[in-house]
Amino acid sequence: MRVSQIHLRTLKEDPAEAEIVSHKLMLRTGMIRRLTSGIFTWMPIGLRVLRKVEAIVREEMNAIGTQELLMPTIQPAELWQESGRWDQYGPLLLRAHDRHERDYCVGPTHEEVITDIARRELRSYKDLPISFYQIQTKFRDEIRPRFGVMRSREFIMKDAYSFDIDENTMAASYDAMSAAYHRAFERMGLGFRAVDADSGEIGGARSEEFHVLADSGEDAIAYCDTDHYAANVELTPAPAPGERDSATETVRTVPTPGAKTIEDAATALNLPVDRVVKTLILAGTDGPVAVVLRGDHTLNAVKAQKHPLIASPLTMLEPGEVVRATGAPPGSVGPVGLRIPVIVDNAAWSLSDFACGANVKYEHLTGVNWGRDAESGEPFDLRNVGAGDPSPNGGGTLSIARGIEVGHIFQLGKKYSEALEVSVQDEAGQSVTPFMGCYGIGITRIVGAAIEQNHDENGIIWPEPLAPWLVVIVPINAHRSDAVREASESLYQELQAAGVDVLIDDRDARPGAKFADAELLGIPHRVVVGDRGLADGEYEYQYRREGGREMLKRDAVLSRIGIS
RNA sequence: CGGGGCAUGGCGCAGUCUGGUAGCGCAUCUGCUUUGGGAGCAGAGGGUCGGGAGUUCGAAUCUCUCUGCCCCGACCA
Repeated sequence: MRVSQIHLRTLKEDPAEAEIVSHKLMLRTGMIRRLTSGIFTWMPIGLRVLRKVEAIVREEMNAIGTQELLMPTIQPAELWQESGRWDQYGPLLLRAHDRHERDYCVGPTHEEVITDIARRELRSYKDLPISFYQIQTKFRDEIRPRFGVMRSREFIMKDAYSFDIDENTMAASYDAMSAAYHRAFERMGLGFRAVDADSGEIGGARSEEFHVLADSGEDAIAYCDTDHYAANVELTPAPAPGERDSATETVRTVPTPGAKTIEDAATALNLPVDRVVKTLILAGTDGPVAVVLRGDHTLNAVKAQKHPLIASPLTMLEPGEVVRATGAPPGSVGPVGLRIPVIVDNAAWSLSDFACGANVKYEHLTGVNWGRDAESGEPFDLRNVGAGDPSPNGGGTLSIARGIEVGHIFQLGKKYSEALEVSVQDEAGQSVTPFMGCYGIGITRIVGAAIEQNHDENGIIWPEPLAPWLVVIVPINAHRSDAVREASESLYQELQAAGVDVLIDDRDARPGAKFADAELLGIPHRVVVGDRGLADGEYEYQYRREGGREMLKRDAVLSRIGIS
C-alpha cells in the first residue's frame, strides 16, 4: 500500500486519556479511536493487525477440526433464565428489551446459545466428539473499563465449545485445544506462559490461563523452570507451617512513635520485617476478624475468601471500624488480647519471639509467642507466594512474572448441558448428558498485550506475524531524483509480487518525519532508498527490533526480508 | 459502586484563585524557500470554554445542578 492513499494521522504527543503504553501507542498511531468509555473503533491500521491475530487463531482452530460458526450477539433472556445466569451474572450483563417488552441481553459469552444448538443438533454418541468456535464481538459492562483495548466493554473474542460423550474424551478435546493455543501464541511471536488457573465458579476439572508476559501485566504468575510449575499467584499454595522454636524472650512493650506501617515498626524495634507480624482487620461472616501475616508477606484475597469466617468479597475495615474492633488504629493492632477471632497464616504461625502491635496507639510488643501470649488456632494458607518460595512441585524455587491474560480454557463438565437438558444416546441406546469444555481467546486484548510486550521509546516493535505491514520502503527526496523514484518503485513492485505486505512512504514529506512514523508504527523491516546508497547500488536496511543500519545490495535486502 | 481528578478549536495545554467577552504549541489550508532524523518564513481557517439554571451591567472565571471522561479498589478474554 501507499502511504499517500491510506488514512495515516500520527500524533506526536500522548493523548491525555491513555495511561499505559499500548493504549498511548494505539492512539498515537491511529489504530483505534474511542467512541465512549470502553468502546472503540478499530481504524484501518489497527484492523490490519486485528485481522492477522484472527487469521492465526482461525487457522489453528480449523487445524484441530473445530468448526467455525457465528452466533447472534443478542440473546433471549429465557435461555439465561434456563441456565440460571440471568440472575447470577448481574450488572456485567447488558440487558435490553424489544417493542414487545421481551427481555434480551448482549452476549458476554455464549455457553447458553451453543448449548441450545447442541440440544437441537446432537442425537447420538456418533455425533461426538464435536466442537465449534466463533470469532465475535462480545459486550461485558465492566465496572471500570481501562487500559484502552485491554479491558474494554466491547471486545472481540474467539470462543470455542466442545462436546464429548465422557470425561476422558472431554480431556482429550481439552488437550487438543490447549495444544492449539500454544501453537497460536507461538505463531504470533509472543512471549507467553500457560498457567494453572482457578476454575472458579464455572467449576470443572481443569483450567488453564494463557498469559502474555509483560511487566505491566495485571496478573502475577508464579513459576519454576526446573519442575515446570506454573500458576497464577492467586492460586499458588505457600509452604505448610514449619516447626516453631520454643520461646526464649518475655513480652516487652516498646513505644513506636509515629509507626504506621510494618516497615516503620520494624525500624523502630530494630528488627527485620519478617520478625514482625502484621494484623489486618477484615469484615467477617459474623463480625470483624483479624488476619495475622508475617510482616514481609501480603494477603491473598482468593485464599482468604475461602476461609469460613472471612466475608466474601474481601473487605478491609475502615480505620474507625478498626479502632472500634481492637481499640487501636491500623498499624498498632496485634493478636494479643484481641476479642475478635484471630486467623493466622502458616508462616506467621511458625514464628516465635516475634513482634506485633500492642493494640495501643504507637506501641508494639516484642518477644511474643503463640500459645503463651496469644491463641494462634489452626494455621491457614492466606498469603501470596513470592520469588524464592519453594515450588509446590518440590523441584526448586519459584520466580514471579507479570502477565496479561489473553486466553482461558476450561473443562466445564455437565454444568450447561445438564441445565439446558442436552442428551444424546450412547452405544447402549441410553440417554446421556455430554461433557463440555469452553475455550476463550481475547482477540482484541492480544493486540494491546503484544504492544505492551514489544515497544521502545520510539514506538511499537511488532512481531512479524502481527505487523500491519512487514516492510516499509522510505524513498528519500523522490520528487527530485528519478533514480530514487524508480528504484523504490521497482522494489515495491517486486515485494508486492512476492506477496509481501509492503508499505511505501510516497508522501512528499521530509525524511525525519517518515522515519519517525515508520518507527512509531513498528514495521519490522525498513528499507531506505536514497541517492547516497543508490550511487553504489545499495539500500539502507534496518530491522526495527535491532535498530542497527547497514547498506546492502538489493539481493541482500530481499534475503533479510525473507525472500530469496 | 466507593474514593480522587479532569472537562477551553482535531491533539497537548495556559487563562479560573482576583469576573471585563479567549490564547500558546502541534496538526490543518495557501504561498515561497527548504529536503538523510518530526523544516523555516509569511498568511489563513477553525472554539455554543461539556449541558442547564442562577448571581451580575457583564461569566471560561462565582453558585447550584446534570452529564461525560480519566485514575485507585472488587471482576474478566
